[in-house]
Amino acid sequence: MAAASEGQHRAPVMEDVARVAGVSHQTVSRVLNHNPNVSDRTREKVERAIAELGYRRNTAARSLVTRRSQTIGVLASEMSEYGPSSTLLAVQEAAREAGYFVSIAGIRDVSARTIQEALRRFTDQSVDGIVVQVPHDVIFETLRELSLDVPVVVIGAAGATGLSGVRVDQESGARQVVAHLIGLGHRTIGHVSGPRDWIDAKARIEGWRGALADAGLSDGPLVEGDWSAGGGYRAGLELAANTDVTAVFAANDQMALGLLRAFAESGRRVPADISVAGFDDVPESGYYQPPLTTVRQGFEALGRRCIEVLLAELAEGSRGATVVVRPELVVRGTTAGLAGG
Amino acid sequence: MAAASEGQHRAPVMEDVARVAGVSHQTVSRVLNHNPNVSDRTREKVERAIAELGYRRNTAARSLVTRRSQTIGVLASEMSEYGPSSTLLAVQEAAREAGYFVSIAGIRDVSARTIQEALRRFTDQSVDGIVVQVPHDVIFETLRELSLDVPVVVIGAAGATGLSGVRVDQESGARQVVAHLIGLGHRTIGHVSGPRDWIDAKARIEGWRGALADAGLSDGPLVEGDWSAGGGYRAGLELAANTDVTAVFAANDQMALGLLRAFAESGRRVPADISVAGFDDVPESGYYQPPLTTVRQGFEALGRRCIEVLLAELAEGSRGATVVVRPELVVRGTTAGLAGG
DNA sequence: CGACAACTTGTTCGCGCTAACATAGCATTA
DNA sequence: TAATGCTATGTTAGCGCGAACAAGTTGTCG
Repeated sequence: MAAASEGQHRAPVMEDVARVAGVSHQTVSRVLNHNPNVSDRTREKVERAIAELGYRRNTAARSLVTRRSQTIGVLASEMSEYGPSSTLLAVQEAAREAGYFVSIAGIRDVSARTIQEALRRFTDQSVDGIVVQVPHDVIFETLRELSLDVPVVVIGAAGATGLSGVRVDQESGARQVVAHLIGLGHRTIGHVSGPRDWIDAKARIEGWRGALADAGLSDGPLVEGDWSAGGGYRAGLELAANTDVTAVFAANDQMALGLLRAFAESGRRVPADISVAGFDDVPESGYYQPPLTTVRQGFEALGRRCIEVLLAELAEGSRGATVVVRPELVVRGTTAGLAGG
Repeated sequence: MAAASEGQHRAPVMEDVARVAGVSHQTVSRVLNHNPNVSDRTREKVERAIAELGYRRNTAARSLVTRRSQTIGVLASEMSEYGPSSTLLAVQEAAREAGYFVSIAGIRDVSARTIQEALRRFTDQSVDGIVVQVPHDVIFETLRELSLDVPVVVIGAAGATGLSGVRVDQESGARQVVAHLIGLGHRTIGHVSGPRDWIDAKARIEGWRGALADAGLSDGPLVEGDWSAGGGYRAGLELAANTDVTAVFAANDQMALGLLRAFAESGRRVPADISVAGFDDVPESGYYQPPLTTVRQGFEALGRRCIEVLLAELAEGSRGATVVVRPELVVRGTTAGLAGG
């Protein structure tokens, strides 16, 4: 009854449980590990003793002997951005539900050195598996030359590393937006991309190009942004000067917000004069002025699938699985046919 | 040279290093633990052997005997919001720099049960210290009745728990905004608050009330929002109907965004007819239309101070420290004196 | 009834490391 | 010179657990 071990300072160990239950410590271990060869009577006695003492198994001792830490390492850059942090939330939650601890390493500047450092800490910690969410070019070779001896799942860079991965089909998302714009009658569709060393930035450029090519249209102007609203604003001022451009696809919502402001200041009405579309569907985008047409990525689904893949590798030793989540176009108020026809 | 242990499958252990260096494994341990009683010659030999074998100390064995895990547990709700995730980034970075692993538990729904579950996992993991970032009322009693036996630092709820804490002075931030609005000549200043069970929401309400009282003004209308742009929008429609209100302080930037849209739709010009201020200074807020006047919280500083406090407790056993970070008013385009005087 | 299998439980060992103690070597002092 | 202290190193034990093996118990079948 009540929390035992009140006065004493040593947490109960397996041997203490064994004594109370009148069995050997190994039997306690068997109960804890759900070994089938324990009689119901014994199991109950042990469980009662565990409850009575408030016993909790020592993780360090357990991992020393099993050589597994019940820990998954998560390496992330941009962990305070909306998309990545949403995915992280799901990853971490799914891992915890599966009984794993989650060790996190968020890196601010992405380089081979910082990535390696973080991964080495994970091996020091002898994590059972690793999730990598670093949507930069540099991740490819860095991971390839590292050859970790635990399962690794890469978010956002599936396939190319030879490792397992999950990703949102960015190109498909971009194609959907651009096709939508083309369907509205736009013929010169600009793009404000993310920095070229980002994997997602490149995929969205490809999608934009692909959709235009499919429709027999030539590329509109491409301005490289920096994912920020400020970058979008500057790109917008530049694009506003070019009156041929009647639609702009921004590679994320923040840049789209910047575009909206730039166009407002330049006297180009959205969507009457020019259409704008974003990417990500951040929660605020429905309240931009006008509400933003954008692409919803399944961040939540992505994170959960990521852990599913990792758990499968942990359990079965399967490797190289690739999961692709399809994003969804969300049409709101920033896209329309041209006012004057 | 190069990475040794190529063909063999067992990672080198201390004994292997000892053999190569021609010393006992204990001497290797002493070198690793910077014990001063090791001669320079021996130290060098050992370090060479460590480098040659690529030896890395086994964390599990180490924590089994030291009873410390070199791990800090971080419990967070809202880990995908801008502010909390920025703080988390800093917390995690500072902890890692201090040589700690960071175990994260992000909870989606905040309740005594989920908090306790997460904290129990931390004790299972025998973390050396805990950081709690759960800005809800429920955290107070939950922590009080739990009495963990490791240092705990609470973010955003300093003082009240008897535990150490760091926080941004929310009330001061709110007072600064409201004083700014009063200075511009506003006399009826409304507030769109966060949900009442959030600590920050209450503090900002207090600040708003306090600044009004100091100026001899009575409270303007108070509408409870939900932190979201949609909530701000709905509150804005309600407030727009009341033409006495010439300024509104929103408890965060997302709600301010919603206000902006609601006022635009209601034909109330910002800032000519009505001023709007937010709180947080999210990166996009400078590109809202108009750019948002808001309060910048030192999320980064907060996170780093949090770990400083925790490390101090770990080192010296000091307890109950409270650090308060002062926020800063950022005046942009949504606040002004009234057009008509 | 005896031999054998299947189930249940106990005993021993070692995972890799640090703490505590033991020991050897050397310098210092009365 | 012997006693004393200090430094550098080695030896041993044990942290708490699970794997491997040993042993006891029950049931089954010829």
